[in-house]
Amino acid sequence: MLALQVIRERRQEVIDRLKIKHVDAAELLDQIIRLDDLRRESQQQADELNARSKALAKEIGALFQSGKTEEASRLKEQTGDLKARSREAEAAMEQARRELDTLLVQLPNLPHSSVPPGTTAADNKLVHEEGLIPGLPGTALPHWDLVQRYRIIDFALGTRVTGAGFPVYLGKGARLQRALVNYFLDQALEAGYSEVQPPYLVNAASGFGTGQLPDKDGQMYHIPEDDLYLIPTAEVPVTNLYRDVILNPQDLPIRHVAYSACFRREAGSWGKEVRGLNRLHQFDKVEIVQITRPDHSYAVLEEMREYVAGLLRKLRFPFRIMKLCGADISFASAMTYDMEVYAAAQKRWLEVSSVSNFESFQALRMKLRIRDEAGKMQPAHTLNGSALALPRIVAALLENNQTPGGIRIPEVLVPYTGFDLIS
RNA sequence: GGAGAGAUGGCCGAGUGGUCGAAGGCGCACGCCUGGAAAGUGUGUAACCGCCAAAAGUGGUUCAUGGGUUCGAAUCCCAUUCUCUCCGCCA
Repeated sequence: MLALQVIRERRQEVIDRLKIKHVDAAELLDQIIRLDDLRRESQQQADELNARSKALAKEIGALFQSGKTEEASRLKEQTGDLKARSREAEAAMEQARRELDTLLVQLPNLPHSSVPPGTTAADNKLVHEEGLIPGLPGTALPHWDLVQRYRIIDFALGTRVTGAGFPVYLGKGARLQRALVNYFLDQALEAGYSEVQPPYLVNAASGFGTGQLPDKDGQMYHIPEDDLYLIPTAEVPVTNLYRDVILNPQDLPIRHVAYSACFRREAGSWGKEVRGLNRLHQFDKVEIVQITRPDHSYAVLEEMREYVAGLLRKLRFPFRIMKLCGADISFASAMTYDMEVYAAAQKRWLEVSSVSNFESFQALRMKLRIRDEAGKMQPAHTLNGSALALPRIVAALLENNQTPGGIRIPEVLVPYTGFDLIS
């Protein structure tokens, strides 16, 4: 959510910045400002009427207590009209506020001034690339064939039990999952993140706080009976740990890491590019979340990006970092880096992490504030990143490390898997 | 799932119709005291929304949430949510 003050005082700048995200906000902003004017006007009326009612009630009370009942009764007659008018003003104020809120939450976050313009993902800017792309023989197999050959992941079984997009991990495939999760958690712990195990179902207020609701509700699984949502990422429950919280400067930065299963409906995004592990309805992910002072968030974004790059380096992946352009950046984000690894058999770059700074966008939605040294309130900044999402890491790991004798496990993982070869 | 009790400020806790945004305590901040500290002592200590260029000031809202009764509600009534206790069920 954008601050009303920003909308009112820097209307043209907001319009210009949102154009980078291909959103024409001019009309919406005008409606918002008009509703805010209306809200203020109604509030002034209501405040004044309430002040009079309160004064009158006090007077009547005093009269009753001194026994002047008939005088009190006379004053009482005035209250009815006052009350009716105050109710009217309050109702008008409430309605304006509600309408204002529904419009406010439709506005995306402003992209950072360094976000490149662009119309498709092809306009994302390459900011870093490292590692050697392995040359595989012509007999190299994509991961969906490898997992069958070594019987480590079974998509058909998942289809029987649940449906498409819910694979079953078997034997060394299951152990590899567990090893990756533990490795990622341990790495984050070492880097100073504190571990959290969040709920996998969240209420609507949480979905709203991080920006999934109201507009992206079709992407989350919803349980109508209890009005709960399956989390699409641990970002949602972990960031919402701090909903309605006022932090002191010495609490910051807050750094959390959480493993969770993630659930995504992925409505309307199936095609041949999403075979095998490339896109799933349920997958595992380790997520890092930070809450910072506003003036630190971009330094922290770089730090998080470097942390994720370090993981990819240790796992010996060829990878690249893309700075997302206006067309590809998400609704809530001000700046996002995507981390992609090269899957040598598919000959494709696969996104395995997305690291974002939301600035105050989520904090304003969830009333996450900092009371600074001078006692002033300001919204915190929130950031998060995948560190890492498993399925595409597994896909690239299997493809890149295949040999005639089996799939070699990266050295750093061997203490976690307990084996160094899948054969 | 059944029965009962409860929800008050950062925390504990008083408050059953009026002058209560709320006693008292703890915590915290600042001052005094001290060589320094502790103890003692004094003062202060919520958020949100208006008005005002802003500060000061000032009006309003908020005692779980939403409604209701009343001139007036933390206090009475109803609904919802959550917590606790007992019973049932259960990994």
